[in-house]
Amino acid sequence: MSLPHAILTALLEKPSSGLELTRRFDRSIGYFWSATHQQIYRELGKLETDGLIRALPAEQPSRGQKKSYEVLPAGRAELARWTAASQDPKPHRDALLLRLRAAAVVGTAGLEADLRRHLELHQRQLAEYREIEKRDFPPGRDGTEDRLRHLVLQAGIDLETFWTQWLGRALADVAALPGGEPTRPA
Amino acid sequence: MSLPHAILTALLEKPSSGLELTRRFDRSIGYFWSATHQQIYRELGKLETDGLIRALPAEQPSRGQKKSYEVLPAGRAELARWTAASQDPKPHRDALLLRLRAAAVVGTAGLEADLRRHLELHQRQLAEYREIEKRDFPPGRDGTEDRLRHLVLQAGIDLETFWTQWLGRALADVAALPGGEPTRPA
DNA sequence: ACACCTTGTGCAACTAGTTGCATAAACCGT
DNA sequence: ACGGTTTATGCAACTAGTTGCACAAGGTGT
Repeated sequence: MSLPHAILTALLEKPSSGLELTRRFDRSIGYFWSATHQQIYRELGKLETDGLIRALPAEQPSRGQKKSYEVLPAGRAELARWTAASQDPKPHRDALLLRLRAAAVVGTAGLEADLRRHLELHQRQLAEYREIEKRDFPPGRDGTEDRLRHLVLQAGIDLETFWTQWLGRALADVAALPGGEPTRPA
Repeated sequence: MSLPHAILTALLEKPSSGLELTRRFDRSIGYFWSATHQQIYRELGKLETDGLIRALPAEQPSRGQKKSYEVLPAGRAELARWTAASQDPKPHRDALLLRLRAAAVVGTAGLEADLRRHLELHQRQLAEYREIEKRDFPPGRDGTEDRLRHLVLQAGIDLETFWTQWLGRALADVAALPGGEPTRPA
């Protein structure tokens, strides 16, 4: 139940239309809580009927027109409640680690190329995060909002750093293995 | 679509009943692909009708009786195919990072305790991984199966190490902040 | 003026995962 | 022999997320 709260956060940062939200999810919030535009529109509808947000008055609220939303006091209260509430971490699921474990029984054939591809993806993501850091968090400023947001970005940077290092190691190991044959043939 | 493959991997490592699988998911595969017993039973049924696994013959296949499964050649082939196939990484979702970002707009009140709790959880998990490493991967042996499985465990260790460090830093930062008040009051 | 592309909003159907409960046998104390 | 706990299997309903498509308005080229 976090998507509504992701949207509330984004809207508090800046009132937006569905499409603007979608764009912002793609390059910011979506890094740790992704959502498609369909999800976002659906959720905006729910949040509006629940009285947590409202559409900003627009001239022609017809189809094909931008419709911006802002957070109402009830929405802010709900977000504060949710932020403070204790929550258990959800179990992670990582298909790549699973595949490596599978490869231990059925062989590593064909795996290497995809490991390399993942390595590149993570390298690219890491570079992007570093760009954002340089742009949005120059050495000087450290307001309390900035400090928290920087902390979040730092998590992203550290995670991508981990992945690139781990994938590098995994690739070296896989390359050093006998080959694609199962280690325990049927 | 990874649960069936997680199960196939587990069954190839060792044929098991539904409950045994559930237990093994809880302390091994589940670290990176968790599943409840309901999911597992449902999936075992599907895999059986699809001809990828079969129930090992048992005396009394009635309710309340253990029913073990083993992987058929078709199942092994499917797992090998899946392992080798290129897959895009699924977007992660991390509620804790989202909450931190929310806290930047609605304040950090109440957050600290839960950060501390998460830190402890990750420390405990890290300790458990280190135990497993000591037990299952002593310095000597390094068969190719072992090497791959060790790599997976290493990812777990490194990830938990990251989280404990990051949470430590986050706690320090949050504690140093003015208080629980919103940084940008309504 | 018409065809085409982009922007913006949205519904419907599907898939994967979660939660809550039901059932039955076996084992265990009294 | 009875009642409670553990082991073992499973169904049904729900929630969250994904995929595929539809539709309208506005701009752009011809």
